[in-house]
Amino acid sequence: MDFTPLYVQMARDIRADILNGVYQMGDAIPSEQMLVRRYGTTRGTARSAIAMLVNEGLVRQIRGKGTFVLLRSADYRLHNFGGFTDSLQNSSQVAVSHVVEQTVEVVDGAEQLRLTRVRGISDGNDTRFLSVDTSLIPLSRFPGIAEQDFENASLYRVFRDRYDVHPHRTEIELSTELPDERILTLLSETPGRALLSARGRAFDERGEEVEQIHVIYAAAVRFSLTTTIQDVPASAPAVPQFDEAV
Amino acid sequence: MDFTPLYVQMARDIRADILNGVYQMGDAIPSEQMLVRRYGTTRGTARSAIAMLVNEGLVRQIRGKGTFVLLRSADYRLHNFGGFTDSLQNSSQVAVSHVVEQTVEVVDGAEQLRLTRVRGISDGNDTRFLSVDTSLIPLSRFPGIAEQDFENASLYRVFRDRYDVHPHRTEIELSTELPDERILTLLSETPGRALLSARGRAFDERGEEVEQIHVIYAAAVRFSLTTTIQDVPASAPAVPQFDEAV
DNA sequence: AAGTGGTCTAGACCACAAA
DNA sequence: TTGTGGTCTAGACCACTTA
Repeated sequence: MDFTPLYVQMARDIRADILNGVYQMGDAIPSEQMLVRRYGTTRGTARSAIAMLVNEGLVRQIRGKGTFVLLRSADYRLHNFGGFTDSLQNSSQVAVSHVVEQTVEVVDGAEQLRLTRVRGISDGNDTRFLSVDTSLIPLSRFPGIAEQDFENASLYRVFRDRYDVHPHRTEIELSTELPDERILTLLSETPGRALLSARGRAFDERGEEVEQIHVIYAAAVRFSLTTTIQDVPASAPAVPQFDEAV
Repeated sequence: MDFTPLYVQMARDIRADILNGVYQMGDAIPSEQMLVRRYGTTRGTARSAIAMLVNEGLVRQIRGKGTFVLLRSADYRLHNFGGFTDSLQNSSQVAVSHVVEQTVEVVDGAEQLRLTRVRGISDGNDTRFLSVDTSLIPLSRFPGIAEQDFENASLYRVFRDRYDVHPHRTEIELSTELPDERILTLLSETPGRALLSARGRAFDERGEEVEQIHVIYAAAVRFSLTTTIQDVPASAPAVPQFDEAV
């Protein structure tokens, strides 16, 4: 049995349709009344589902018109986002990853594996560490993962090969962060300099959380991305991009 | 008359009490039943009020125990590089934009309009400036744009309506930046704190550069994005996302 | 006029925590 | 057992948009 609340299931369904392109940027998702009929529920529940998507920034509701997709996900090309394999300059460089912490602790009332790794690029002689990644992984979802050797296996490879879990979506929040002593040492940074950090969560296809993520990037990391802007017709809801109505 | 929805008023009252220290970090705010009695309303309305505070990260609800103050300073969430218009929390808030610099200078051997604006959110009484945007726009491409009034027209709207130029793609690089004196003043930030900044360029459909962009965000701005992960077959090259082959 | 979302009421039953 | 928050029902009236 699935004891997931109905409104969560509804939000999950709609979210999947958005991420899979069924409803695209600027499209209207089904109206509240449509959802009420489709799921045989009441309007309050349908609104709860939509409220989740609004808070995720995936849709926007406009009175009298409908609920419209805001996602620009397919338009993103993220470079250097977590993986340094892409940024290797020549064949003598390899991506490296070392485990610095692998412990089990109770977070939010559930046992979690805390896995901290330092990652970077090596060219044989020199190793330049570029990020410190901390993951929280629920043991209930991944039994036995606490004993896994992550020096020689990537986390997502273990997810896929050993648990048949396929991370599909991440929600990430970017901010600046003053590194603590440990991070400072690991990344060989100078004190007092704020670094770019990303915090977020990863979800599988069913929308279940599989990992909490925290990455701190060395100052040397160039964090670049490309976006494309849809030209919206005048009648459609405005979708500003570094710009907006005054 | 105050036509503000009751749940917004309730949230405003509780928020004020939190920010004024009536309820401090870890304290319980009044229970839903208490609020129902105090405001003479129903539980759904009380829950709507609390939901606002939950989404702002100000409180956390725990079943069986109560609703507790988390006290993070109120923040402003930007989703997928949208503008502040998207992040407005209620109908009393409006996005504001003021020109602080509009000069012509020669950059890279060509005359460019340097347009600096400070932007943010206003709720009538209070205005919170959240970013300083500097654009460099080539006069050769946009003759006469130096005299344009940008207090009352968005840059991209002018591009579209007056020049039929449709920005289509941006290349952005994120980093941290120590704000200078002017930025510090405009954003009311405290010295010594690094801010998130984005630098990049915008291109039209033909791939011609139409704008250089530099945005510095206030510390209160939280930058959220959603990404999807392509699940690659074992033989294909890895497309890492917060993870990679070791 | 019909359809959309925004607000609100007045209940119900449930799971969980603390006394 | 009492109080807390979590979910859900079944309506109501409203403001706004579009036809």
